[in-house]
Amino acid sequence: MSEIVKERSLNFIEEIVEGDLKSGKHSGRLLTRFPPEPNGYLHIGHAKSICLNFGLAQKYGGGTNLRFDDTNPVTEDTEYVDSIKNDVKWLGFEWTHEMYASDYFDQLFKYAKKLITKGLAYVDEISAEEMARLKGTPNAPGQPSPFRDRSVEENLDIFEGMANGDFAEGSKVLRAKIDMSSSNMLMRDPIIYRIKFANHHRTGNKWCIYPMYDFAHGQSDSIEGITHSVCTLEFVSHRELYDWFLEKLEIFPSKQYEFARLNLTYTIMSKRKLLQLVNENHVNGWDDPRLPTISGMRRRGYTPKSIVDFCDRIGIQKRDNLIDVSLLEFFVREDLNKTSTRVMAVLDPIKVVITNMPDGKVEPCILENNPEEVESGNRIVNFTKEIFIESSDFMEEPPAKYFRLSPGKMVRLKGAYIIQCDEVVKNDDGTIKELHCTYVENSKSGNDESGIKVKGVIHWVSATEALKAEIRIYDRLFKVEDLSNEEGDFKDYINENSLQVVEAFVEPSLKEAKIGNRYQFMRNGYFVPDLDFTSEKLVFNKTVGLKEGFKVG
RNA sequence: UGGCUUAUGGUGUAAUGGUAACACAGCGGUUUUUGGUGCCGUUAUUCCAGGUUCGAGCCCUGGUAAGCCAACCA
Repeated sequence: MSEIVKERSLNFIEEIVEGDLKSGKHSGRLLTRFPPEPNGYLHIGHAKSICLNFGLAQKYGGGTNLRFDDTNPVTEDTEYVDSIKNDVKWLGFEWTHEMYASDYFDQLFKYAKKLITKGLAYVDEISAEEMARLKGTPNAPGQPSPFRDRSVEENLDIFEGMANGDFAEGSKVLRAKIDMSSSNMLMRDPIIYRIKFANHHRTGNKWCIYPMYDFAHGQSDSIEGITHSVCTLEFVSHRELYDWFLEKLEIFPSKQYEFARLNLTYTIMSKRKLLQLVNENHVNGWDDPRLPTISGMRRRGYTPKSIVDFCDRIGIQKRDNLIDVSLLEFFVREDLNKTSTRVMAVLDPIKVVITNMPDGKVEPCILENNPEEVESGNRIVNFTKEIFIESSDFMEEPPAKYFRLSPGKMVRLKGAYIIQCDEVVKNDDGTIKELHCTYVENSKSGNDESGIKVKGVIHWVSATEALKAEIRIYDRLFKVEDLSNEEGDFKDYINENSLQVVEAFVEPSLKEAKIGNRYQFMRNGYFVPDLDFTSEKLVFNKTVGLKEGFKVG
């Protein structure tokens, strides 16, 4: 009896690819590309695109180029190039070729002249305002510029002059000559080259004219022989132009397909807005763990696997979507539950004194490193007369079904003994100073002869052996689920309590923690050493909490 | 007063003319020396109106709603 494995259904792009492969288009060749502009850091939305493009190539035996869409020198920088390469690699993907749109500036310049020669492009020199006015609106057709019918020779001559730096920035542009009354605004003689006296991160000062996106992207695809050029939905109306250029230029006909970008609840995915948060110090840099950037998520403790699994699950579609961040959290918990080392840490301590334990006595206890993975072994944690427990694990007047510690009641200390609370010692102001408890000597974990059954098990650390650590706890960056529904400035909705820093006590083994290690602080959540971690100053980030079954209050 | 794109539980994704399913979230139970994990169960879905068909979430027509398009950004 063979097991029936239900084949996962194809998304619409996979269907197109399979169709093309089946029909022998491009002789069965498949080449995709991931084309970031190096003007910001990658975010989880880019991860969706990366997984799609690289995933297609992996699945169907093709390749994927990493191509930097660097046609606007004023916003682009090598810092971004480096971060992007690092993030793609960290996610686990390898590109076929590393390319830059700027590698094609010479070719693109020739293409522009070819268009001019064919009478399909002209130099315009009306003002930007005038050009906008003549463009019309989606409801009204545009009007031709007075410069629309210059001769080929004159256009060629002035365009060369533009490239030579003969004209001021903004004084002239090269436009494609298409149709000023098209219902597609992009076909109303789009600008294809503009003058910018700016230093480019790769070509330096070689050029003072730069192609626009529409005159670079499709041609770059074509030059590289990209078979399937996948982009997001806002480019749907660009497709007509994309096809027009490749057809008029008579070059390899790459095809563009569009899918919906990812939106996540309680955050933003716009590079422009992310840049604003970084520049205006609402967060601490592009890798702030509260940000949905790949570098932020990495610092926060997300694993590549959790991100890839998430992207796989959300699918590829053409409708706008807003995905609940809890789905992302599910995948990171799923991964971390299987792989993270269990340790004990007390984030909000109360002291407990074990009154029937001799001063200075140290009782080694054996704790499992990871119950989900037996081979991970055990470690020793010392139990001492004075310990800390979580303040939420004690209540003087407990509600019903409270399984933790309260006056006269017993709990199990994880991996150690059962204790009973005998006395609550208070400060002058009425707050709790410490708890006096007795431990049941024959109740040690693994060797329990007490016969006592307790419902609650709590974590603890030795007050004499525990280490201090700084713990950074993150909450959602924005107060509202769907920013697109809100009026006004998105920054009005920032959650000002999204970062909480607490001083905690952690078990001594954490002194040896290394960046990249992942821990479960038992009954608390998943934590990782922050980039600021040193063995002198322990700093941990909370990745995500455990699911909570019982909530007090 | 245009063009393009899209509409399936709370969220996301399937079902490719033949019993509307899966995951997350929620709720309940069970196991458990993590109120975690695991396991079991459960609530809830085809935008509207017509039409074609033995049969429509799927095809057709007409509505409605949402998103995108008037940057020398990508």
